[in-house]
Amino acid sequence: MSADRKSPGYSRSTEDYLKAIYELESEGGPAQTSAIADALGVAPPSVSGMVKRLSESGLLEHAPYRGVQLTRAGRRTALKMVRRHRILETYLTTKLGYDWDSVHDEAERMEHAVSDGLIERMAMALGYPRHDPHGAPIPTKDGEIDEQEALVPLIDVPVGSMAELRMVSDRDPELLRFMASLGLRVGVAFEVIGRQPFKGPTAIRLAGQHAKERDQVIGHELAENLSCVVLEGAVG
Amino acid sequence: MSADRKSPGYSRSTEDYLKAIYELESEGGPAQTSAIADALGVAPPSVSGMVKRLSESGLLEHAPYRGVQLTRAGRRTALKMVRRHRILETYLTTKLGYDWDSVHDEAERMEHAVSDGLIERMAMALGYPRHDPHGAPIPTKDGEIDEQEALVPLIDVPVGSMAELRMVSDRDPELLRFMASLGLRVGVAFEVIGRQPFKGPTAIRLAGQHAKERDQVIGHELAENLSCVVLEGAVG
DNA sequence: TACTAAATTTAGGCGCGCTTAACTTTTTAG
DNA sequence: CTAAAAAGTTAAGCGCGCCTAAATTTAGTA
Ligand SMILES: [Mn+2]
Ligand SMILES: [Mn+2]
Ligand SMILES: [Mn+2]
Ligand SMILES: [Mn+2]
Repeated sequence: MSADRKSPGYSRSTEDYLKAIYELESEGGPAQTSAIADALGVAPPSVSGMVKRLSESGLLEHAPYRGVQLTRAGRRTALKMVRRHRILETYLTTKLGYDWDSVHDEAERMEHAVSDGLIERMAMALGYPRHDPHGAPIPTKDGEIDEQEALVPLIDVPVGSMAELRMVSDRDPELLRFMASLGLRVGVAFEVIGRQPFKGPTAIRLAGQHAKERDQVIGHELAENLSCVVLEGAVG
Repeated sequence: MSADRKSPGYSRSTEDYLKAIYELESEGGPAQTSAIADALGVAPPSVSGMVKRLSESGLLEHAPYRGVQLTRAGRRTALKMVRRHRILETYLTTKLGYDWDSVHDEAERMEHAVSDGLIERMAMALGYPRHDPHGAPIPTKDGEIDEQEALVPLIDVPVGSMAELRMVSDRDPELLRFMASLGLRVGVAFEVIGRQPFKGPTAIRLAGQHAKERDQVIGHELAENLSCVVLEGAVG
């Protein structure tokens, strides 16, 4: 019963840098300075400075002018923050009536203020959920995270296929509100019934819906953000 | 629907200073530098420096060498923090199974990270409680706080009186755990059946308890911390 | 290969919130 | 009333995390 001190007790900035770097790394290759700056809304020199401190603390390794990679310790902390963030988002929507478009900002602040114990109590109250409200997998307490089965952005799902919406970015509340207004939620199944070229819209038909809301036209930018699993069939 | 930005967005330190000063002021007179330093666990010169910044921001007034007083704006923010702290403590005990001795530290950090909206959702989920788990009154959203009816520390409750425990400091987890082990909770009624002089213990008899746990002997320091209301009777 | 554009790092600086050491003011005791 | 003790402030300095401007490195193109 002693693992509950906020361990070394990193600052909010440190935790956010590690989490952002983790997410950038999981898109392949080392995280670059400007991408980190972009993700955190700071200027590139701020990142250079912070990267120096973090690598001196052994949380990441820096190949100058090339990018940055988390060490084992850095990844451990990053995954802890990802778990916190996603448990918090799930708790707020499930237990306190938040909409899925408004939980991100709240979680972004709270993740740095709560104890391990509170996160575990929330997880228990939720029945140890595997996914957050946007479909993202929740790492376990020990830092294990489900490999995503091959998810495909809606723009790449072939016309004629059946697919299911599995995940969407939680970063744009406007987009999430719009999705909700279309009846698009994680878990919904649909058929891709058409797509126009030149970044045109994708047309889908939702499974098990009333006639009025069954067919939807999804713009290109939105379709890029919808991660789906293809269920069957394909047309070249 | 626009009053939800964390208003001017004060820092954690600022919010803790204002809250501590509010609590010191409510014990009468202006808050003194060393008392503030003591409450926050910082050195006195740190307080001098912070007091300068806070008075330049219009949150308090400083009479050099005399002490500080909250302005209207300072008091408003302080009461907001007190509300947050007490709602959080109540939520954690009621909804997440925390014991009353472990909520303070968690609330002390979370109070700076949550939004107004989350506090109101918690308050609603709790049915707008008037008191926190330690018996302290919870200010309303508009900053109204119940005047405490005259509370008396147990050491001043006359032998022979009936009294009820109404409030206890939330700052010492050890003390709270010990109280729980004696069956002493907010709301419990008892008769004062004896008291020894020279800072000796006070003996009480709890109402409606089984024989074995009915009579308790309370040491002087603990008795100082128990705020009671006297119900009837008095013996010089 | 040579030059340019883009990305990154270095230099210099700022506010916050904290420290210790030294100095000043106020309070208390004799 | 005066001298010592206590309380408070000022001075100097530090790490964090951010900024802009300037220098450097890398990548891309003619
Ligand atoms: Mn999120
Ligand atoms: Mn965050
Ligand atoms: Mn408390
Ligand atoms: Mn606090």
